[in-house]
Amino acid sequence: MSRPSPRTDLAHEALKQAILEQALEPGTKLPEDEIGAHFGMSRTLVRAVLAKLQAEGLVDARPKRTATVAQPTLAEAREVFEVRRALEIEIVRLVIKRWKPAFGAELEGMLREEEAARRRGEPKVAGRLAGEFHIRLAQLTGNRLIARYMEELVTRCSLILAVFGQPHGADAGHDEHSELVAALRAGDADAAIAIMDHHMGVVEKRALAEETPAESAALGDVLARYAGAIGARDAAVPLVAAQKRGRAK
Amino acid sequence: MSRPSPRTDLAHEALKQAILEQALEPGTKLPEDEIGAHFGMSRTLVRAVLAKLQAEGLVDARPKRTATVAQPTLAEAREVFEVRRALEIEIVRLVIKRWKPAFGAELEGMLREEEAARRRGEPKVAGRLAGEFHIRLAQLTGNRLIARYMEELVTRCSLILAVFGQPHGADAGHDEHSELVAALRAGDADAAIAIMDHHMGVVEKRALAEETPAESAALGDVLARYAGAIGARDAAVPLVAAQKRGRAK
DNA sequence: GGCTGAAATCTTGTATGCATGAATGGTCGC
DNA sequence: GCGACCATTCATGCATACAAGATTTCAGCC
Repeated sequence: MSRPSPRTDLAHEALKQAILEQALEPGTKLPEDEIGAHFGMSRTLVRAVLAKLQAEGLVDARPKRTATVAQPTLAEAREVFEVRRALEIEIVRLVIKRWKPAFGAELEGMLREEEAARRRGEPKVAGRLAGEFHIRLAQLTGNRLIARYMEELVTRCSLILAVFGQPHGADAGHDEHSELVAALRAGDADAAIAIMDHHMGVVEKRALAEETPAESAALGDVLARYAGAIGARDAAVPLVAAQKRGRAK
Repeated sequence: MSRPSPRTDLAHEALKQAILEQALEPGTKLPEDEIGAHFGMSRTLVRAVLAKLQAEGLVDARPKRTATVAQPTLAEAREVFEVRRALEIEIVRLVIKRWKPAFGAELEGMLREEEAARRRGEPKVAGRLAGEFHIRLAQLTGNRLIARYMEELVTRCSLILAVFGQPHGADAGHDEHSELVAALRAGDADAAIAIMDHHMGVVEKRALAEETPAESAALGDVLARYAGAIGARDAAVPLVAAQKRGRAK
């Protein structure tokens, strides 16, 4: 197939980041032509990229319809968390089983970075690093397949958090990461599993237990910001306007 | 994307079956042209099919190289089983949690079919049905994602069994399926988990604890069957000859 | 006789074109 | 003034063409 063509990978990463940071809102249309023009590649390659993103759950694509940024449903979100929790627990077991002291150092290094980003007031960066912590943990099992699955799950969770979660929801229970590493170091499987299980519960609750739907919140924001400037709206926020149309459909 | 074009799906299913039944040996080249000609479709669609098969782990594809039927390594095989075991156990938990009496009837129906096939002396069919039992079980969790993962895992296990396993390895521990359903019906999570865990151990052992590498066994078969007809070999078994070349690389 | 190297051949990587099916905007009727 | 219908526009499904990179073959040489 078309593994690591630089252009293709670039487009894939760019779209992924844009989706996760909600620079592209859920429901935004992703026409092949336009993307191709932007990245300087033909629709053939764009299609491959979109297919991959669809497989990762970041893009919704139905036949004969323009692909859109995925809008995870609450049900899907729960499913993702359910699988993730199970796999995370297994990962903890496996990492302890194959533990090496160097792991502890590396993980703690990651935690320090994350903490630094948080203190710097960059919650998005901190959230991304938190995700990478979990992915790295999965890689430490030495099981490539489980790592691949976890990568997909963490990515989807990020989108879910962005869609459903409260602002700064990614901060949830980041202390537990430290506790987890301590338990791993100590080789205390039961404790580590309990921490991970609880951690997943916290993250899921923050992600899904929302009172205000993200949608209406965003709408409210927009209206508040543009109230009184009705005439200028189209010019001021063309992207958002386009997105609303795409989403409504 | 290109979801359910009938031709595409047909080709995908056909290749999948051919690979799992080892009508196409691991290492066999899969040139886009040839496949396209066979199924009456262009390389564009073949590419999509091959990409999907690659994602499922049934096809190896490196850039600029002809795709081949996957040759799982022992290490990969272990990884697959490791993930599968963890997920299967979680599936048992979830199915019990969401149990409905109708589930029992359906699962027992599947077991009867499987048993019938076995008695009819069709181990391949029985093996396929055994796989479908596990997939169905995953679907009964109501979690689509976990079902998708399990589908991939069962498929890959089938290939692994075909490559590494002894003949009839798929028969392994099929009684345990009945015991499992009984435990599920009874709502006995601990028992069901224990049975599933043990079952996975049995299947894995049968699949991987092989004394004779499948490769040399196959070679032996061929030689035995064609001994003395050296000159005629290329004509008699062109496919196999081609495969050997492809595999050696 | 086996090995090195280059031509010939086979395949894939990618772009593009045409046909077909959706989405949109405008108009007509109520 | 509002809603349904139709033409236009747009975007995708798929095939094909061409360029570039592998692979194989064959010849010449050590």
